[in-house]
Amino acid sequence: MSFTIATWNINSVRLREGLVQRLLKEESPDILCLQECKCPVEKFPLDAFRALGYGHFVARGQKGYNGVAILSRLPLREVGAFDFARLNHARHVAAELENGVVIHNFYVPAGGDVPDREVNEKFGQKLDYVAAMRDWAWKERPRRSILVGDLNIAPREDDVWSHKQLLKVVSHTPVEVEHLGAAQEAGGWVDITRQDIPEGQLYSWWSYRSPNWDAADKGRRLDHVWATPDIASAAHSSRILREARGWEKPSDHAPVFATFDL
DNA sequence: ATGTCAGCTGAAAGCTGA
Repeated sequence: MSFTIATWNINSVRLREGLVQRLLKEESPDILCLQECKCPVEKFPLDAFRALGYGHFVARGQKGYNGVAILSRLPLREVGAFDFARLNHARHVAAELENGVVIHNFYVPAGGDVPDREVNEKFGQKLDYVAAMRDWAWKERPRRSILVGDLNIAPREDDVWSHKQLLKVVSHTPVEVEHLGAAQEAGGWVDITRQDIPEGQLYSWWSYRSPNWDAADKGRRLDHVWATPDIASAAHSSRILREARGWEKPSDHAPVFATFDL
């Protein structure tokens, strides 16, 4: 079988229900993983998505902040949710497809403004969260698994508009990149987007504060699709739907896609 | 430091988080 998975930080699923519908209609991924839904699960606007054929749903939500969900046209079975770093935040949910592939949907903490855990507790929580991802992967040794989400770290020099200018900006600091690399290595995770698009600048997020985001193009690749080595070679056709950043009342993130033939 | 969004509170405009 073949299926396409997409990941998108939606920045309020209730406010952007229409944009999600548009993505489902125009791109029809089999599975859509959302982050920053910003609502409790019982307030998630499911009806329109069901009507478009997305009848399967797992989620974790909370009022106002965070929140992750997996919408799917393929049957799913929830296989749990982590509370890494014991933040009591809705930042992860996992589901298994009928073929045994497990999908992990993550929303890693943004980490605040100052990249120093001594003065900024949020930065410490971010590092602790990613360290917990590493420890889990090391212990669990995941197989036939896909990990997607807003990891809030742009690891490579060509994942940001200016490596030099972002070295001290949260999302691209060496200590964050190191932590993410350790988590990736611990699970043997293959960066599918970069497997498919190895060269060149690649971004999935452009700040709302940049007035002319498209022309200025000061982006970062914060959203990722990873897979375990046993299924990584089945992946292809990765892409970032940059045009969605230009839709009416957009999210500041663009959806990232990959297709797996399994 | 700036810039722009979204949600919450408590009933408007200010705060927090991104």
